[in-house]
Amino acid sequence: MLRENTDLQLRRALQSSGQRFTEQRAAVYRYLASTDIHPTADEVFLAVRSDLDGISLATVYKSLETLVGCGLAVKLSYSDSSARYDGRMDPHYHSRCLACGSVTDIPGEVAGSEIQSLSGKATGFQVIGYSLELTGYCTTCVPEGGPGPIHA
Amino acid sequence: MLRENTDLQLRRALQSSGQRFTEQRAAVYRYLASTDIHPTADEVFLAVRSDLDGISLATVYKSLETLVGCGLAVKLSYSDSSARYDGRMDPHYHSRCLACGSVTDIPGEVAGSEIQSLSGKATGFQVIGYSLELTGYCTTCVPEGGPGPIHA
DNA sequence: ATCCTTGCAAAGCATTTGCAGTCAC
DNA sequence: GTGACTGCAAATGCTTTGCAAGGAT
Repeated sequence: MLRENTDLQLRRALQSSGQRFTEQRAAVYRYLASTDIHPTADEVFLAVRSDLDGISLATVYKSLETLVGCGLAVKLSYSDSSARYDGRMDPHYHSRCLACGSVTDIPGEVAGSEIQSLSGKATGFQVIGYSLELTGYCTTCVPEGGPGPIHA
Repeated sequence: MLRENTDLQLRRALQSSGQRFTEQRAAVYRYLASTDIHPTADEVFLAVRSDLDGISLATVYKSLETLVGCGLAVKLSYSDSSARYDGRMDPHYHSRCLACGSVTDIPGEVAGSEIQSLSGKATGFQVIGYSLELTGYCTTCVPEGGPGPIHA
């Protein structure tokens, strides 16, 4: 996406929630919208520092949280290590490598009927959204001599 | 499940991975297998302390990690706060409340065809498992005057 | 001019680790 | 008896926060 477009999109999202457009937030969002590596806060910090060399890690954290609050990004949390952020808002799922922890996109949507059927069983629960994720081994981590040990 | 059964199950699982059966691990597993509140490590610690008043939080963490390693428990991680543990190994999904953070079980399984279709799109990725979770508001947290703000 | 945002450093919190004593095997 | 496990306390690492200076509206 063109830089002007992401900036405009950000400006609108911030305005509608009464927040201000800043270079720091723009740089963070620009990077997040341009990559599909689902970076950690620290990775965003390192990447963004080449544009804005004065930016601090704390500001990156704050900016990421702002983006999540605006609906421009999604925060992904896993057992191991730190949170990852996803700035791609088109419908897709994730596959996560159990060996290296990398997260990869899978385009597509699960049939709504599945979700509805599940929602029906969640008595009294007001469903807002759902998430689906595959776990396994990515192309570079897949064990050579066949599948490794399978943990349920 | 009867206490003798959970203990035996734990003993076998530990033995087959070359680890020892201890009162601490037994108490943690007994509690985890008996509840469906998906407790945090701290909640497990508080609950188990009534049986074994000398147990330390560090030991609870170590025991939980051991159980996960044996396949007797699953660790659930979310953006907010601390990890939760699930000791129920029958097929089910989770619904998580965006307001209070509680995690509730939903029995059932998603049609395998859905997962297979998704797996097919994850080129080169070796799928081991998957997880599906609903997010929304639980019965006690559901907003009075209709749905609250929906965040994608 | 107002008050939101930044950057810095310090604090916070969940989780992990080193180590000596203890216990399961 | 041996090696694994516990409990304690300190350490680690990610994330958040308080505050004064700076910047967007």
